[in-house]
Amino acid sequence: MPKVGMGPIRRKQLVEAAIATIHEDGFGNATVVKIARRAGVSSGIVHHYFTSKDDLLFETMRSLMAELRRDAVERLGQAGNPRERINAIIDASFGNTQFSGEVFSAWLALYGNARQSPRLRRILEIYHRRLRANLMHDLLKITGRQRALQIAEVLGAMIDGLWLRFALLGSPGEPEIPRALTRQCLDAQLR
Amino acid sequence: MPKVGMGPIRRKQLVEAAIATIHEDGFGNATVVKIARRAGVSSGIVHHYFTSKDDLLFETMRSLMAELRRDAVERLGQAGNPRERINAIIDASFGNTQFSGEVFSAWLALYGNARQSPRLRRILEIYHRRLRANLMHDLLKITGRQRALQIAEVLGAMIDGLWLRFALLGSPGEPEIPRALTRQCLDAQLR
DNA sequence: GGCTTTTTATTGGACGGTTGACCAATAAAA
DNA sequence: TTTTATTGGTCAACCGTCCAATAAAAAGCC
Repeated sequence: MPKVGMGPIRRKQLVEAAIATIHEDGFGNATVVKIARRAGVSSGIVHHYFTSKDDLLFETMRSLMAELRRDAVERLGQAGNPRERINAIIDASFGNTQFSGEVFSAWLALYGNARQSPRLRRILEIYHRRLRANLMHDLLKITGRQRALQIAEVLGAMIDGLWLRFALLGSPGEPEIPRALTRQCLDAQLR
Repeated sequence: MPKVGMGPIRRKQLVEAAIATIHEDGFGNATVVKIARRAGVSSGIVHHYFTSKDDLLFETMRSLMAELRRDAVERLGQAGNPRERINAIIDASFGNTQFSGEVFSAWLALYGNARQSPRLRRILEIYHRRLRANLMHDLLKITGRQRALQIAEVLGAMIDGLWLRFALLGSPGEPEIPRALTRQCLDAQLR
């Protein structure tokens, strides 16, 4: 069965299994054995492709942000004017890839551990910096610098806050609701 | 040394020690021994005043919401008109008792574990219900029902989102910044 | 008010169970 | 034959829980 070049495949399997296990058992109860079993491999494989359990969990969290970024880049590529681009960012933040129970649980686990881990905190810093930079890039074409900075702050908080509420209270399906609320908030700010 | 009626004192000590330990070592690394040592008592005392470690952690989380509520009730008591009352809710959400690293870490730990624990999720449901009810009570005196519902949703998300960003990225001191942003957002909505 | 008895608070260690890390053995592909 | 992938079990460390022992205060008693 062993073939050459299994690294990327196994790593992806394990990251996905980690997300699923965190969702089901919680971050604290996600053991190496459980993750490996869910991925359909032996427990020893984890330390063959990751230096430690912490390393696997770190890569798992990093993959969350990578997926969000992929979605945002794709939507931005199809957008035209600044207003469309801002809507693209909003839509991606509540994108279908981000709106599932497993992703909710994993992001929340990241939030819950970021303060005690510089590596995890770094992931969130990069996420926030990117979101702000993306919003500013287009807001500056619509309004002045001072106003743009303020609106970027408000929009960023709206996105994070709505996302947090959906993630915590677990409305499962409808990403269009927070999207509409965020757009409405943007309209109110630009008036 | 043992005196009668130590229950409430020890419980409070242990809850505070739990918050401090979660802040320093993370939720996953907060062991019974560490918490007890920080509280200055033996490890056995934990199971004398709490039925289990989970029970202590649950009470710890509950105390977070209790303190927030105390602050809000006090500020609301001093407020006059509806607009002042809404400002009181905003101020309490970013109140001084809530704006410390230890409280940040503990709330984030609550977020990170609520999805896998019905009891913890309950705490957050109550928090959200109260916040919405408080906001609606005063918004209905300012605007119509449909509009009030929408603004309550927006304000709630703004509060949670701004709080989350401060908690995660760790600006320590200045609660006046998110307060002003939330008020500005309310102004924009009411225009 | 002294003295004993009961109750309450507290300690620190023992125990069973679990975990992450590690490794020798195996097997398939190169 | 060498390299790479994989297994499954071992092991030391740690954790939550439980418990017997201790000590101090409160209550009962004459």
